[in-house]
Amino acid sequence: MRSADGLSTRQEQILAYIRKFWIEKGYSPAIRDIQKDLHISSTSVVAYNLKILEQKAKIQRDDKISRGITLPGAQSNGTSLSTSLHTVPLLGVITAGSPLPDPEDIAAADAEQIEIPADIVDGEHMQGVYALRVRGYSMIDALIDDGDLVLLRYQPTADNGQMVAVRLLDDNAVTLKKFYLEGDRVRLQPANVTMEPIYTSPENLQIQGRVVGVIRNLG
Amino acid sequence: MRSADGLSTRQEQILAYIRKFWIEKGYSPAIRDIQKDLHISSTSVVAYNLKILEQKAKIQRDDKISRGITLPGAQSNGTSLSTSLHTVPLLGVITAGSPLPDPEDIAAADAEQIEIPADIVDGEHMQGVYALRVRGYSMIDALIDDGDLVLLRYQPTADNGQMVAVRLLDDNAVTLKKFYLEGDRVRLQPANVTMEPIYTSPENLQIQGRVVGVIRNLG
DNA sequence: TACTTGACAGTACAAGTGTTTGCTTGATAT
DNA sequence: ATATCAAGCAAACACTTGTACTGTCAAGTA
Repeated sequence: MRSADGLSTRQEQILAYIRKFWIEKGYSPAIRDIQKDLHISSTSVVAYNLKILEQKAKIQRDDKISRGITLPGAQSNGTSLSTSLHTVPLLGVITAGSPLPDPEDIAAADAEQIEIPADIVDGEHMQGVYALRVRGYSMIDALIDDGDLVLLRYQPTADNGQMVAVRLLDDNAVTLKKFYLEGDRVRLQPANVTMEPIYTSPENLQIQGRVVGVIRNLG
Repeated sequence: MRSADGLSTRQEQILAYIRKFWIEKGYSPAIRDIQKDLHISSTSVVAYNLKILEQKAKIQRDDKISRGITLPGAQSNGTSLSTSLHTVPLLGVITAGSPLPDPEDIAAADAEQIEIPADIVDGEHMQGVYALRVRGYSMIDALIDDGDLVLLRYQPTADNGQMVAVRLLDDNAVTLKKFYLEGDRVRLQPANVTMEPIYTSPENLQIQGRVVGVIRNLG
């Protein structure tokens, strides 16, 4: 069984797993992580398929480096004719509403590369830019609709009022909210007057990126 | 020496190094990476300071995991080739009162070309697609903000409720509105409760295209 | 049949990497 | 002076993890 990319089912699985793992944990899986969670009998099978994935430029690896798998991401397009085009990975779905304790959703979405206009993101800061598809209406007042594609850029901290994707460690859930540090707690504010904010401690959350763009298809 | 965060110079160095490493490589440094590059004599010193950094919530670590340091909210990146690309001309700004080039000028050489994600517009219907920069808040309730880029596909007619760019011949002005044919007159409805619709005759207006996408830069 | 080739299994090894233990040093307080 | 503690040092230790090697097996293919 081969996909459109010429990847075997197993390779697709591995690729999806790496992306999922990466979003959940913040670092890449080891070969044995892949092996165990995908119930593959041998590390060599994983290594074998990783090699193929690397040849097909689906992943990048640094030799001998533990957890050194990196996902293809932002890079300016080499086409000279086009002034500027960037590709970023579409890493999954983010619930804008109540955080869904269901990271499976992230893996479920077919990870793919999408292209974005150059002017939506400063070309010098393409590092760590990725996309998520929004589900829910909690950011409706921020003009982000259900089904919109949000572009995020990795950012270790957030300033008050910034719209960020945050992972709540307690719930192991990712959600899209506006960030406000209030004393020793954090308020995660939906942009929807009918919804209540979430309060949590700074230690309980991991900022996964800040929204730098929105793309909507009304086709 | 202590910084405002109560971190020692060495801790600041380590933190900066981790961030830099992460941006450059896409994964976190090992303790020995930090040790060598910062010329620290022992891994235990690094471990000691990492422990403090973790206590102060500057970093997060997963026990026993190689390169398992995460900054609050880490995402990776990499590189890949892009496959498809669509370019559309950015024909100008759409605001009440400003003229807009005819759609025939879409291929005009002097128009600024922008590139759009392949998935925002069906590739088979790229003909006659162009972009306009929105000025003003008349479509705010349709989640289109001032400064957004709207993608339009040329079409000479419209169905009720579609969002279109129309030229009012009387005023020689182009505006972005929702289209409703009501008997023998046309209602052009802004998506903003504070604004009144425009009524005009079908003869007085020329439909310039229909909105098929929205792109917003929040960078 | 005999020879390839892709895909996978099992195992072992070596390198990568986090952790621990014991030992200084210097500053500060008792 | 004596105790205490933060900070650093050095080496060893043990776990983690990438890689290599040897086989198996089914599906082509000359």
